[in-house]
Amino acid sequence: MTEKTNRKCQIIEVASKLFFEQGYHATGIKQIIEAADIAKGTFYSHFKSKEELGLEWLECGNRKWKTCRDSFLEQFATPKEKLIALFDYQAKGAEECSYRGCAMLNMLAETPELGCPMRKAIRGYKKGYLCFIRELVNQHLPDASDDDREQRAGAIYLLSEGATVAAQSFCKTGPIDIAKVQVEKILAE
Amino acid sequence: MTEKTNRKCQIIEVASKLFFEQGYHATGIKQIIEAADIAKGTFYSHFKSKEELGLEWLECGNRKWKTCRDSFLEQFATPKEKLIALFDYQAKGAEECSYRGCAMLNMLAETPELGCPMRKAIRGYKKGYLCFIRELVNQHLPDASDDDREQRAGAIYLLSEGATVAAQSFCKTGPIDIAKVQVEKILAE
Amino acid sequence: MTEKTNRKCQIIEVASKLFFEQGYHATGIKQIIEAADIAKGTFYSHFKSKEELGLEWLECGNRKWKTCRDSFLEQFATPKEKLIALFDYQAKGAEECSYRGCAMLNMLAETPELGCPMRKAIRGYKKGYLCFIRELVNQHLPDASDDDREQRAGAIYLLSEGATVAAQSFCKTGPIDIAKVQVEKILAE
Amino acid sequence: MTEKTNRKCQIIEVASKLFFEQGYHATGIKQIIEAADIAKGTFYSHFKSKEELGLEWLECGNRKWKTCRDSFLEQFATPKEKLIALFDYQAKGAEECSYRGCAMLNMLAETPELGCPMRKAIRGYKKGYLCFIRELVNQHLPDASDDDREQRAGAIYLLSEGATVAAQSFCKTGPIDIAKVQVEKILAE
DNA sequence: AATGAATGAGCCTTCATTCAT
DNA sequence: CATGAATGAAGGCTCATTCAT
Repeated sequence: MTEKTNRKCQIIEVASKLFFEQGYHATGIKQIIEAADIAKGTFYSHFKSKEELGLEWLECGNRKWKTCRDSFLEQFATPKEKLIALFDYQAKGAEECSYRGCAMLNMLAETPELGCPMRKAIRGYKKGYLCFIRELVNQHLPDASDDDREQRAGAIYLLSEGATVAAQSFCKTGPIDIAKVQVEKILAE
Repeated sequence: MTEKTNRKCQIIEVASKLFFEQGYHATGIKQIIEAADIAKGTFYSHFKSKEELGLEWLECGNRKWKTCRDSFLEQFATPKEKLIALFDYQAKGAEECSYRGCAMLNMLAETPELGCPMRKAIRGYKKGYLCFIRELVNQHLPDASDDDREQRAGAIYLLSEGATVAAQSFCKTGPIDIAKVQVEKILAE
Repeated sequence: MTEKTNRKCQIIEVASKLFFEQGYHATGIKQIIEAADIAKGTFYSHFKSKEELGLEWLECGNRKWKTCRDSFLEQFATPKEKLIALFDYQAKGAEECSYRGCAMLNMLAETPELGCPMRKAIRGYKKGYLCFIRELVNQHLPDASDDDREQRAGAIYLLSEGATVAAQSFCKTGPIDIAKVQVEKILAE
Repeated sequence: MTEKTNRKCQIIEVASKLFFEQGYHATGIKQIIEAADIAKGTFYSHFKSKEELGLEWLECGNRKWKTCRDSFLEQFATPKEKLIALFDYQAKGAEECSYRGCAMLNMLAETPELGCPMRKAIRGYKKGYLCFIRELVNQHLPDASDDDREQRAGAIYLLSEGATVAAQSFCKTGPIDIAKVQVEKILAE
């Protein structure tokens, strides 16, 4: 929380907004520094390159998203309720960001090189999300077989991802409602 | 089928490969005309702009994808079998394109403006895909209620989209297998 | 001599002046295009990169220099006279260019990477100059041993190069006069 | 010999290596301070500007070069032997620095402005080198005429400079051997 | 002394598009 | 229809230097 950290965070915040709203490639350094009201050299004293900023954006965004999500889910008591409420949280987010989708999936689309740092990072974050769902499923069905739980967790994860991009495609939360209903079925069986 | 059409198609074909492999923004007109071995002016006599080429790419790509898909599904007799085989087809495609995902979802990520032609087009193609699934579900469950069928079709659609982006995220077909198993359950109930 | 050639040549001419007067690194593309009164894109439609222009500059400069030199030496009858007059030509050039030295040696100083295209090119041009001197020496002393002729040609070449950089160092033609006198001795023996 | 002096010398040493290896313009302040492991401000508390560092580099380099040279020549008894051995010293240096040439001549190439401090300094150092040669020639030929001695000294100086840039051009010591042989002739007559 | 964040002009290069031929 | 030269704004990034701490 030193001053240096603050300035860097401010740049990340400004860039996050622009990257998310316009896309990574479509957002230029010039636009970022103008929005952050700093000089070009200042930017490059904080970040080695645009890619580094991109990576920090994703990491920072993931951290914040998890914090908000967990905070939202605190009001729900059981794992089952939490898993279902996850889709309410998703619907809320989709609306709030004008159906811009998921920052990571969007970045994935702009990043074709298979082994690059960006894709590695995204894979890590997505794996983390899957684990989060798996853990809740495990808590909800402690006596089910591993395979069964893995299948259910995977399906819920896929419904969540599918709902994200479908909401983005159609600019409405309808798909997320469908996903929520399906998740209720998956957890009821 | 005139010469003009052939030439235009050739450009679209070349551009399709590049757009899909590298992304829309990351692919320049220069690269396209060099790969197609034509002059700049020739390109602009066939396409008003890069965006127009992008739109034709999506349309052409969607048409081809549907043709291939339907051809692949012909070998399966029942709607249920077709719906399940759809995920085998998806897995094959994911591997073949090195997990580059869906051209339309990728384009969506690069296209933030809500009402632009690109997004309208993508919405149309995605709606078409959902309809295709809905129709098969209707055939499979002619006696189910509208709501029930709509829910099942929607869930299958979401699993398909989710499997696409998950396979892209993790560079493996595992998520598609999960989706396939889940679809079998949805159609068995 | 098409229009295209003319335009490219014009750029090379403008750049030659600037590169020679200011140095290669110290001359920016912006300055070149402003002096040539063309747009940036135009420049890059003629040259792949600044380095390519640099290479063409050296090649073009070498060609022109040889032409002028040979034209100047035509008035002299014997190989010996030509070799001596070479230093008058050099003195004239040194004065005319305000003792800026040799474009190639200057470029060499700005190009440390041993195997790069620039150094290869420069080595070729310098080898050509040495050969030119050697041939005249051979004509002058047809009966001398190979070793002897090689030594004399080499020494004359070194005196020429030394005179160039010394004139550049001291901003006067004195060193070239010294070299000329020494060459006369070398050829008289 | 205070701490300050040491720190300054350390910067000069680090910069010397980089300037010589990469060229003056091609070496940035950032690279120098990183290699010297100091802060930007520290650099500018020791040097008014990059140019000042450049000037100190040349001066320091000249001083060191003379010391090494004189130390090397101590083992030789007569002025004639010293003058000839000078070219062995030169060959050794050319090899050791990967044929990067003479720091001063390289700097000259990057410094077109005729009256600037850098050129004045270089002129001084080169004049010093010529004087050093002249003195040895005078000792070797105390009875020759002034003109004769001046011509011989000048020729040896030119052969030395020519050998330097030729070795740099061709990345071999051959030219220095040629120069040495020629110097032997000049001193034998 | 020493620090390193900040500056903003400048670097080389690519962009999508136009238009005279 | 086809050509490819021309445009100039924008791309990501580095430069030498200053200055408050």
